[in-house]
Amino acid sequence: MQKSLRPSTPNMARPTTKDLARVAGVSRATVDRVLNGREGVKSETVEKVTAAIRELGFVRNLSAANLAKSKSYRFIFVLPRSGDQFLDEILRHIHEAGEVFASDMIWAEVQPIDENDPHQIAAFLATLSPGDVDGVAIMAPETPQLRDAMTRLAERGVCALPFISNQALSGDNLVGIDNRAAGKTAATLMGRFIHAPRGQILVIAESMQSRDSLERRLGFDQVINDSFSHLTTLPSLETYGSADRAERVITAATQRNPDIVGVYVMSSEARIPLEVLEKADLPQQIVSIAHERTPFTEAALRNGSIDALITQDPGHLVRSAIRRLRALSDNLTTSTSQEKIRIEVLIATNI
Amino acid sequence: MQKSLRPSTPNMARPTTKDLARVAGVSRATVDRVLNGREGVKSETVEKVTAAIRELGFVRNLSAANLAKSKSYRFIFVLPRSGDQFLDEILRHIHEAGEVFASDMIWAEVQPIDENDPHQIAAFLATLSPGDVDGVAIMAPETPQLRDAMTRLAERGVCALPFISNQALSGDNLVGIDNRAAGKTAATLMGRFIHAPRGQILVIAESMQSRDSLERRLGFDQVINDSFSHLTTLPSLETYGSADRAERVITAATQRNPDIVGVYVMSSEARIPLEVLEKADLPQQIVSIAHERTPFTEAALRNGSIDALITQDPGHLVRSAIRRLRALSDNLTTSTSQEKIRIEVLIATNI
DNA sequence: AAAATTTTGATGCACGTGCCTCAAAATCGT
DNA sequence: ACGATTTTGAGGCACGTGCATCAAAATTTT
Repeated sequence: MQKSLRPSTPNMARPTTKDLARVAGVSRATVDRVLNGREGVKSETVEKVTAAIRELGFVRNLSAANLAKSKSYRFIFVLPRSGDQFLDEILRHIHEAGEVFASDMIWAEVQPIDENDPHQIAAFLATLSPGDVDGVAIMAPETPQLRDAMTRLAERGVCALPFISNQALSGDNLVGIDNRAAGKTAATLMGRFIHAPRGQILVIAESMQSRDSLERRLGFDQVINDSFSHLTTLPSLETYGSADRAERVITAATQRNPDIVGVYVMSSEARIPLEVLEKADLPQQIVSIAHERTPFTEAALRNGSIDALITQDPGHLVRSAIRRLRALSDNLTTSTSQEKIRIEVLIATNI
Repeated sequence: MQKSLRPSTPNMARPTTKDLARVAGVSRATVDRVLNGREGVKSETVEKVTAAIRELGFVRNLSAANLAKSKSYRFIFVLPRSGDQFLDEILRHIHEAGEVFASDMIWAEVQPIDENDPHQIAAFLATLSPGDVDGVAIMAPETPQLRDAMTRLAERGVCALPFISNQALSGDNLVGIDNRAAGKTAATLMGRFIHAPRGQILVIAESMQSRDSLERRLGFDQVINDSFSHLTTLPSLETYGSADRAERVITAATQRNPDIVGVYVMSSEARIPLEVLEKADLPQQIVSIAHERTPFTEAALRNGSIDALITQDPGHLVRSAIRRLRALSDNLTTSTSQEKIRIEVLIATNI
């Protein structure tokens, strides 16, 4: 096996297009035509050049290329306005990442949108052209309009990347986690953490209209039913982001079901339901699992009112999206499988 | 709060050193002297230039700078020879990452060493000079010799980065996880997964001489003692990488202790101990937790013979180390807190 | 064979920065 | 006021690639 990843001779300088031209026996102009896929080159000649590329192990110097094109990357994160704590973290990391990536000529900015207005999103995407923007990371529910708009964007040469949420795993291009697997993970921990011989599990979501919640619920139920049949899952309670409604539905549910042994909060904003549950005096040894790391959930994990968190790291998400967009921009197909976002399990000891 | 991370005017080109010179009212030569910290510039003038930098929000174009210097990064991973599956994964990812980073003028190579010979390591490090190498990621036990060698490397201008293993978290520069926290996490899962009213936990390591194992054991015991006092931990069994010895000590331990309800395999090579345990007919509902994701542990997780894995992602480790080395090389202090390696918890549903 | 067309070569500028040289200007010490 | 020294300016080449132009050569069509 090859240990070294540089040219075999230690101090051999990296081959340039000039070397390519020499070895292939053509001019630098022709090398340029081949490298950048321009028309009007005999297939024979193309073959000579590609052979030289292989022979020398030529890799285009991206810095020089970008400099020559005075190319800079401009990426837009299209995010929902609604400012929950998880989104705040995402925003913060976009800001921070921006500073780091600036010296690589990468600009990242944020476009807030109303995630429930597909037309508005589509309209915004329609305004983008390759001149302005090199790539877009979109966090919004998958709708036909959005899918169309993204396809047309791609046709116009602007990369579009599903980001975090609510998108089918189209072409495994998504930067985010598999929510079904996340739900399964939550269920496995729930099942194994609960020592009671039987009982019920409360499931709370912001809204079951979101694909995230649906998939998490699906995975959660599957594992509970298959592997922990002594437990039953209650119907999802929806808070719609309202503290009042949350209080109403949750207290109603807790009174209706005296045997609750676990709580699973699926929405990324766990504060409201957990504060309500705090007030309702449930048995102490109830197991509760929530999603996403926010100042609130982190504190809750530390003080023991949450037993586990299923999370995705906001910083990784942001940086990964930016790198992916850059790779897409450069047509680097290599790094497809790279940078997979992991479903993280946080407990009090590894926060 | 600032949403946009590019200059306020949309299509404003990025300021160059020429712009700096104009705004500061000095020549480009002087700007160059300031930017690169050369001698012989009046402090007054320096102030004028830095003011202009702030005013324009100037960020040095790294691509252009590297091109001008025809700088390429050469990084060396100093790794133990002993080829367990985890190390194989690391090697594979170094290889893969190499291809991706090549277009950024980054070369990564591997130097195998005998991890138990501090003099050999120190001797190797002493041969490196800034001309040859820009940075080294070192996976080896922390010894006075090694620490000295690393300090001297840094003095000569070669960045040195503790990698994964066996190093105190010096200046939080380590690329790797906090092994104490990893042990705590294992213990928490172990404690909560075990439903038996009491019992003993088998702890297996390759060698307790390694700092990794010591720290994991420390964290593990702490949590078991503090939070799960109905469980007791047995003394660490050491396999020294030998299947024979593993079989001997493990069977002896299982016969001596009939109440084993859990197994914690601390070493990164879990295959040998787990195969031995497979043969010993222990009660089926025993909970077993191991470290690191390898083809073997992954399969074991899937078929249920392992209940949880505490891991660190090899790909992230490698890429993170490379990026850190690059940042160190460029004196980018910004990204210090970035790229923290997470303690991952893998169960059958989120592999 | 001549004309039309395709394919290739030669050459040069540009990108933004690092680094060099040499002279000009400013400042200092006496 | 003089020379010595420090500080600054002006200018140019280099890095590797993209892109453009125009002419030369090779190939095809008529």
